[in-house]
Amino acid sequence: MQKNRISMAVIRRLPKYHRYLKELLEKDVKRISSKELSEIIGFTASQIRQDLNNFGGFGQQGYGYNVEELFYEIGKILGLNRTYNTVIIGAGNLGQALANYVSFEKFGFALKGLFDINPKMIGLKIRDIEIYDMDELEEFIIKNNIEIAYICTNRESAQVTAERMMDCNIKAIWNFAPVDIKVREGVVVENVHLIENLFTLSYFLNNNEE
Amino acid sequence: MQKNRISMAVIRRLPKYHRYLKELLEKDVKRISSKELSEIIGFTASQIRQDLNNFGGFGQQGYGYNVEELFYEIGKILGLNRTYNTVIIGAGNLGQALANYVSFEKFGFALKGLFDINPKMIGLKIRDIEIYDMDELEEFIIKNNIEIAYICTNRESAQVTAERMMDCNIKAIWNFAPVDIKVREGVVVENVHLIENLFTLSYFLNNNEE
DNA sequence: TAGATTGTTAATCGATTAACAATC
DNA sequence: TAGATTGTTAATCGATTAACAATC
Repeated sequence: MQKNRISMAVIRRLPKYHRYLKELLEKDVKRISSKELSEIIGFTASQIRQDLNNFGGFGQQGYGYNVEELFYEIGKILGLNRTYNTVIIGAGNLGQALANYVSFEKFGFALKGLFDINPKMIGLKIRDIEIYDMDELEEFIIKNNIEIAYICTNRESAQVTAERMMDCNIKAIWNFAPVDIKVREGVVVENVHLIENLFTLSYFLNNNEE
Repeated sequence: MQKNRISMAVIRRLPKYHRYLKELLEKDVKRISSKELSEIIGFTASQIRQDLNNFGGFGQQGYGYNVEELFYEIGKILGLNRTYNTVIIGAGNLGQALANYVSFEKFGFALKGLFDINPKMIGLKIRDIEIYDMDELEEFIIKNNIEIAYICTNRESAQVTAERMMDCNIKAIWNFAPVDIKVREGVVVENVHLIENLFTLSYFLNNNEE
């Protein structure tokens, strides 16, 4: 699909382009130059042009970029032109919070079920989405064609649950447990460690010499 | 305090060292070489030694690093040797989830209050911590010596709330609203955009060649 | 056409890795 | 002492920035 291998740094900037372009679109901005975009997004104009040209020439000399087209193209690169079936493992506070994130749904990530081991939670619903017993996990994943799982369990259960889901050919794991999930070839993972962010903030709070 | 300027890349790896060292400590491991640590953490031994030497020579030739000492030193660098008073703005799903993260408390981030505009929520408590009216924000921050605020509002309210708190000399903002908060000189910010993570995951789910 | 701005190559900068002398 | 492993310098690699010809 794309020429060479795109660097991680570029990929991680794409969602930010996507978000800012969406805002521009909402403000009815029709076109934008790399220089203008640079001023609102905070990357250099040169970097913006380099980033975009990894995926093709979306701009036009003398004109700039069409906001709507660029927004659409970046969405497509990110895989937002289709839908994904997802589940949440662990219906505690964080699991429930994620289940209520309607913006995930809007972008095509359709939550099909939550899973928990706590008998008191099983059968309850969040936004019409049921909480199931962990015993039903494998069957549910296969039956509902689940591609992505958000892991919101404790540290101990995270890897074993991931293994169970990989046995059912889950394709992606979004992990919030405080451990780095190891995945098999062909499976992708994003480990989100909120506390690492908080610690970084704490570092800069204490080392804020300019 | 430290010699030169430490790069962002190094700072962002520190919390990961901290986490893995804590695990080693719990397993009663007394010492570790950069090579051994490399194998469990996934950075090169060379990088580990380079990273650590930004802050001082914590190791010993022929021996390696003392796990307990290194854990303590990295904690100190991250500012975990003292406590911080914090508040949460927005007591919705995410705000409540963060309020229930006991691990933040354990590392010294003491939640003093939540704030919301919804009259139905005001006065309620989460883990003994009260939800206050946004009208009381300024007074509370000053009176309780709040240094860090977690912003869990919607996109529209995030920046204005940040301004109000910066007027009260808040020092750090941990923002979860889908916008990049702009801060004044002397104030630090971490913008956490969960959806950017999900989009990155989606990208790799679709571009997982080889 | 003239002006603007891209796409792309080249230059620079910074971060990672390799190598090895110092030393426990 | 001999072996192991750090701290640190030098080499390499990769990412960002600058420059400019191409072209709308």
